[in-house]
Amino acid sequence: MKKETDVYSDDEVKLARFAKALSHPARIQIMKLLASQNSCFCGNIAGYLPLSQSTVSQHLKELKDAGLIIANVKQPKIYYCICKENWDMAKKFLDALFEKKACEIC
Amino acid sequence: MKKETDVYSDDEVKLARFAKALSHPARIQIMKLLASQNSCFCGNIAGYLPLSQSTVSQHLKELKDAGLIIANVKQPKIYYCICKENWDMAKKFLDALFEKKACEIC
DNA sequence: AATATTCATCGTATATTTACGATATACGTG
DNA sequence: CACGTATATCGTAAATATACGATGAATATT
Repeated sequence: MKKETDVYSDDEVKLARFAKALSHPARIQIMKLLASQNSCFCGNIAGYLPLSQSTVSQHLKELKDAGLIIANVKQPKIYYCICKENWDMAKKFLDALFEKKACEIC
Repeated sequence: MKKETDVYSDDEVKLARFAKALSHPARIQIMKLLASQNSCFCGNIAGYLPLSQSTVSQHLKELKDAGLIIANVKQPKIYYCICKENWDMAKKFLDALFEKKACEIC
C-alpha cells in the first residue's frame, strides 16, 4: 500500500491527526478541562471522567503524541497543558478548511 | 459500560463525531474537493484519491453518517455536497473549543 | 528502609476502522 | 431486453482503538 506521504499533503495528514486526537468525547473533555484552568491543570483528570486512571493515561498519551498537549514533570506530579504552538496550528488548518464555502445548491 | 449520553454532553459527543469524520486524510481531501467546487461535486471522487471506488464509497458514507455531507440522487449519478447546517455547527463547536486559552505557563 | 503517591505501561479482550475485490442495485441507452 | 454506468454493499483480512486491572517506576514522606 502507498505510504500516506506519497499521496496526501503534509498539512492534510497533520490536520487528520489533530482531528483524530479530538475524535473521542473523553479527549474533548480533557482538552476543555486543560483549557479551563488558568494555570496548568495537574493530575487527577481521571476524577473528572468516567474512566479508569489507566484509560485516562492512554488518552493523555494520544493527545501528547498528536502534539496537542505537553507533559510537564514536577515530581511526583505531572502537569499537562495545551501546546499553544500546535493548538494554534490546528486552529489555523481547521479555519482554512472551514473557510471554504459549502455548496449552496443542495 | 456506561452509555456516552450518561457521561458526555451532547455537544461533546457531536464534536467528537465531527472530528472523527475528519480524522482521516482521505476524508479531509474529500471535504476539500467538495468545498472547492462551486457547484455540487459529482461522482468520480475516487479518481482524485489513491483509493478504490468501494473504499471511497465507505469514506463518503462515514462523512454522510456524521452529517457533514448530503447525497443528492440525480440518476444515474449521485451528487455529494457539504451539509451547510452541520458544517456550520462543527465550525461553531470547534471555534468554541479553540477560543479557550492555552496555558501560558508551560 | 518502608510506605504512599502519582503516573505510565503491560497484558488482554473486544470493537471499530481501513482497505480491497466481488457482487448487487438502479437506471439509462442502444 | 441486454448492456454500460454509477454507486452501494458484502465478505474478509489486517490494523488500530478502547477499556480495564495489574504491575512497574520514580519520588516524597514517615
